[in-house]
Amino acid sequence: MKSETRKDEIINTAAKLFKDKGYSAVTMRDLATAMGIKAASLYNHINSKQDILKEIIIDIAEAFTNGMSIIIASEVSNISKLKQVVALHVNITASNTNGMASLNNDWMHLEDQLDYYLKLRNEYENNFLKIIEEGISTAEIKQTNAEVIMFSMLSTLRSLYLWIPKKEDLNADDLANNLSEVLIEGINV
Amino acid sequence: MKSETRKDEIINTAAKLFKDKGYSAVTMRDLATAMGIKAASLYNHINSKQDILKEIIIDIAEAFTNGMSIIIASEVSNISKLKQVVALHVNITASNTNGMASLNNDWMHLEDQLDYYLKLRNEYENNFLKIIEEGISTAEIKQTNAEVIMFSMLSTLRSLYLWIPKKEDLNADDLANNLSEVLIEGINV
DNA sequence: ACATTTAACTAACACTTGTTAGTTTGGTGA
DNA sequence: TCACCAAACTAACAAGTGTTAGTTAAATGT
Repeated sequence: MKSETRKDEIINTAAKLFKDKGYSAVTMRDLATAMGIKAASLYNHINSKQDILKEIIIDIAEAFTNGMSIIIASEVSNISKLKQVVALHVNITASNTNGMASLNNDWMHLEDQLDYYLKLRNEYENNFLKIIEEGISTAEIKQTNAEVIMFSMLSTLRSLYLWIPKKEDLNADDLANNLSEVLIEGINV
Repeated sequence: MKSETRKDEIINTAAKLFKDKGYSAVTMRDLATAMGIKAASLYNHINSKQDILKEIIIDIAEAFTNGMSIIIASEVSNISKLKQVVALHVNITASNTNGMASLNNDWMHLEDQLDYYLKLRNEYENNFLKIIEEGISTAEIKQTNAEVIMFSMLSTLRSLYLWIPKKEDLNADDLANNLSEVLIEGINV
């Protein structure tokens, strides 16, 4: 149970500010004020503004990649896999709503790590699509455009960061079940 | 068929740039370069950077408000109303993808018009929710959490701006029908 | 008691930001 | 031909940007 380092505090505070105004509109002086220190002092803990963004986004992106590879490998129905994907999004988002805002809205401001991020995202979406396509071919899922289904599900799941903080009495399992019902049982045969 | 004014060209070019990098990350010099002129020349046509954002967003927001009030007033089933809402989003988004990006991602950078925008958005969401709740009470829609349904639908519809440009051979009616099927027939009893 | 570490500070830098003022250019209607 | 006008230009501004250098003060480990 290692306690939060000063660097972590800065990154978490930054994520909160980035959520409200976006990466570009938050200055190092804004961040310093929110921390109660001067801008120059931030550099005792972090290398650059860019580096903060990288740390916020890449950690989460890798969590999605890892979660997806476990789901892909599991020997269950494709509908079950989709439910696991929903739960994966709910859990990651619930544990880091602010960071999810940056991942969704500020990924294009990654510089060195942009290609890596896009690679992870593409692989994730390909795996997601493959689950749906297999579900269609095994008649678990209605014969509809697989891309439309993925687009619809992913849009909802990517917006969770806006919605979860409003439900202060959140039960992650309940939400995941509720969402799965709305998102999946509709496509169920 | 009034032709596009220079001001319109600037606003449309700005919307394109805002879509890629966000309002805050686009400078007046970026915009000028994209127009092939110098930054100071922009001010012969527009009042301020802020004003460009306002013109992009408020126009679209009012189009949604107007569309919704027509739907609300129509004497059809609630399911039909939801289908009309889907079509409304598809049509507005297809006719102004770039502007929709600003509306979704940069509304918080509105200054004078922020309150007005939020008022329109709240009214819109209240009307949306009311359709769903009435659909549930008349047993047109499954007995589920109305907010979860709205959240899911609205998330998908708000993400259309990312998706529509990728389908170059887009037929708006087909997409609206496809989406309605995925989004609505799932909730249908 | 002393060396080390952590985390803050002040001061300054080179550059970028949105915007204004005043001027020039090329075309259009009288 | 001449006045007009839209639309570009150059030059400059004050404020704000991320970041570096060098210093100080308090806590910690030996």
